[in-house]
Amino acid sequence: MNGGELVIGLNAVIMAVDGEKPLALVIRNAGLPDGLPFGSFEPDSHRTFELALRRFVTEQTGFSLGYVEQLYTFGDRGREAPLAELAGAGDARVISVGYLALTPQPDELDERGGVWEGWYRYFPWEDHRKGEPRIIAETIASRLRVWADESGSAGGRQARWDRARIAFGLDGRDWNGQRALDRYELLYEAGLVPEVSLDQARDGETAGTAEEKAGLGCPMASDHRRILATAISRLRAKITYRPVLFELVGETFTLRELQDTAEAILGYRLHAQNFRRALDRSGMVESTGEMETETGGRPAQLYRFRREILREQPALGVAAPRLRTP
Amino acid sequence: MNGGELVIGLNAVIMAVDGEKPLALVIRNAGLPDGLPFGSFEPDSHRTFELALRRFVTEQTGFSLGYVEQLYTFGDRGREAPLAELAGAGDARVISVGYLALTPQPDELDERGGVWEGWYRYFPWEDHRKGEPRIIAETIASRLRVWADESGSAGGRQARWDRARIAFGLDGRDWNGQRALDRYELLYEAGLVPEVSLDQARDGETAGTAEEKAGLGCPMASDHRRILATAISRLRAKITYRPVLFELVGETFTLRELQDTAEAILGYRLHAQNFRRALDRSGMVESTGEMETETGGRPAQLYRFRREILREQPALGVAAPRLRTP
DNA sequence: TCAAAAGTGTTATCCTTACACCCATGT
DNA sequence: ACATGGGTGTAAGGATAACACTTTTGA
Repeated sequence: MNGGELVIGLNAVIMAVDGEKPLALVIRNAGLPDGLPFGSFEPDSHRTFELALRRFVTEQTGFSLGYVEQLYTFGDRGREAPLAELAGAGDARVISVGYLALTPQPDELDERGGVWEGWYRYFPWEDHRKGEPRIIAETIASRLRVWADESGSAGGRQARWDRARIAFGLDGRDWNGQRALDRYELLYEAGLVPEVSLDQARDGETAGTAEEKAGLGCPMASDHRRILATAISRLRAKITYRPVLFELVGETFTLRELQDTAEAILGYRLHAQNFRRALDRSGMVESTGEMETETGGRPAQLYRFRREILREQPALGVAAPRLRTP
Repeated sequence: MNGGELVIGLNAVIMAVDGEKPLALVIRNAGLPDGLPFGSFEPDSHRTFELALRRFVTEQTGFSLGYVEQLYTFGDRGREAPLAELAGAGDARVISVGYLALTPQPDELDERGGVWEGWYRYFPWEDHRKGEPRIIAETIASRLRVWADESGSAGGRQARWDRARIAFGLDGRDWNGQRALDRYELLYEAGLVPEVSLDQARDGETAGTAEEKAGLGCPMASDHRRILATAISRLRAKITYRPVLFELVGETFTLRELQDTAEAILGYRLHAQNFRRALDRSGMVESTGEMETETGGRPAQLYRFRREILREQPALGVAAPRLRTP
C-alpha cells in the first residue's frame, strides 16, 4: 500500500534570551542554510516523543532541555517539504512534530554544530522595540501591494490587501506581535521568501532568481522557518496567560531583566511602571532582599519567582502593557 | 531498523450543540466501547492531514466537515495505546493526530455507525450548569483523598491533594472549566477510570476489577477519552478569545440560543444581561430585523454573525461572565 | 552635577459585575 | 393576571494607561 516509507521527524525550537536578544538554537553547517535541531523518532527505541526529543537534542548539541511543549504537527506534502535526507530516509515521506523548549542558559554549548542565533535575523520585520522596522514600509508594503494587485478579481485584490494590512499593521492599524505566523505565511503565499523557490522548483515550476527573493529575512532549511514562526507566535501569546517567562531567566533576577526578557520576546517596549505594578499585584514574584548593583544606575532589588503559585494559579501570565509614546 | 511498522492515525472530535446539549460524533458498535472516528493517514494518497481527515470522516459517517483545527499529536507507548487493529496494521506502532471539528448541524447522519452522543456521558463531573454535580463530592473527592494518602511521603500526599483540590475546585476553590484535560489526566493517574485497567493489563500488572473502576464516566476505546478531553479544554478556552462559537450555530440565531450554546460548552451558566451587552459592544453580531416567536415568552430578535469581523479582529471571543448567584 | 536607572503616587478611563426594572408574548 | 423570557439603565469596584515625581547610584 505504501510506496515510500513514513518517517516521524522531531523538530526542536529551543529558545533563550540573552540580555535584550531573543535566541534560538540552530544547527549551522558551512554552505547550507541554518536549520533547527532535528531527529527522527524511532518507534522501537523511544517510548514518547518528549523522551526522544530530549535525547537527540543532547546528542546533537550537548544541551539538556528543561521546559518543553508540543507545538504542531506538520504533514503537508509539497509545501516546504522537509528534507528527508536529514532523517536518513531516502525519498520517504516525513511528518514533523514541532516542539518548543525554553531555557535560561544561553551559553553551555559544546562544539557540535549548535549555535545560538537571534530570532530577528530570520524575521527582521518582527522587532518593533526601536519603532517599526524600516523593511516594512520600504519593502514589504510595496511587494504585498504588487501581490494583491496580481489577483484576478477586484474582490481578490481587496481581500489580499486587507490581509496584508491587518497582518503588518499597515495604514495606521496596530501591530499584533502574536501574528508572527500569519505574517510568515502571508509572505510565503506571496512568494516573497526564498523558501518558496525551492518548493516551486520541486513542483517543476520556474523558480525566481535569488535576487528577486532576497531581503526578506534569512532563509532556513526546509520548513524550519515556518516552525520557528509558529514557536514565536505561541510564546508571545503564552507569556500573557501562563508564567512561562520565568523559564527564561535565572533563579533570581531584577525586574528590569524580566522586562528586557519580555520585550525581547514580544518585540515591543513595555511601560515599565505598569509592568512592575502588575507583577506586584499578581503575587508571582517576591523580593529576595538582596540587591544587584551592576545596573548602571540605582541598584535594583533581586526577585525570585514564587513557584508555589503554579499550583494555585497556573493561569497567571505577565502583563504586557504596551508603551505608546516612544 | 524498525521492527513494527509506523502508522499515522487521524482522530476527529466532531462537535455540535443541540439546544442545551453538547454533542460529539462517536462510532458505536455493539459490545465495544464508543470510539472517535478514526482513519489512517496514507502518505501516498493524501497530500495533507486535513484533506485525509475530511475524506475519511465523510466515508465513515456521511458527514462533511466545516471548521477544522489540529489539536495535538499523541505518541506515547503503553499509555492508553491506540488500538492498532482499527488501523488494520497488526502490531504496528500508532501515532495519532487529533483534530477538532465544529459543525452547526447535529442531524444529517446516515446509518454508517456514527451517533451523536452528549459529552457529559463521558465526563459527568464537567457539567456545572445545575450546580456542582453530585459525583464530585460523593465519589471523586473521597477517592482522590485515598489516592493522595497512598503516596509515600508527606510532601507527596500534600502535592497530590493540592492537585486534586485545584483541578476539581474542592474546599471552596472555584471551578475552572478549561481544566477538563487536567481532571481527566488526574483521574487516570489515580487509576479511577476504567481505561487504566487495559493499560495495566497490557503491561502485565494486575488489572482492577470492573466494579472498582466503575462510575467515573462512560469509558471509550483506546485513548479516545483523553482526546475528547483535550478537545473540550481547547474549545472552552478558545471560545473566549476567538469567534468560534458561531461555527456551532446556524446562519441566524437568537441571543438566547447563542447563550445556551456557550453554556453547553462551558458547562456553567452565564449572566444573561452581561453576556448580551458584551456581544453588543464587540460588534460581532447584528440584528437581521426578523423575530423568532417560538421562544415561550416575548419574541426574540434574530441575529447574524458579522463574518467581516474575522478579517479585522480575529482575536475576538465571546465574553463568559459567570453567573454567581444561581 | 548630571545622566541613568529604580521605584512611588495619583488620576482619568474603561470594563466587569451586579442589581433593578420595564417590555411583549402565551396561557 | 401572571409566568416566562427578552431587553435596557445604571452604579460600584477593579484594572489599565498615562503622567509626574522622588531616590540612588556611577561617571
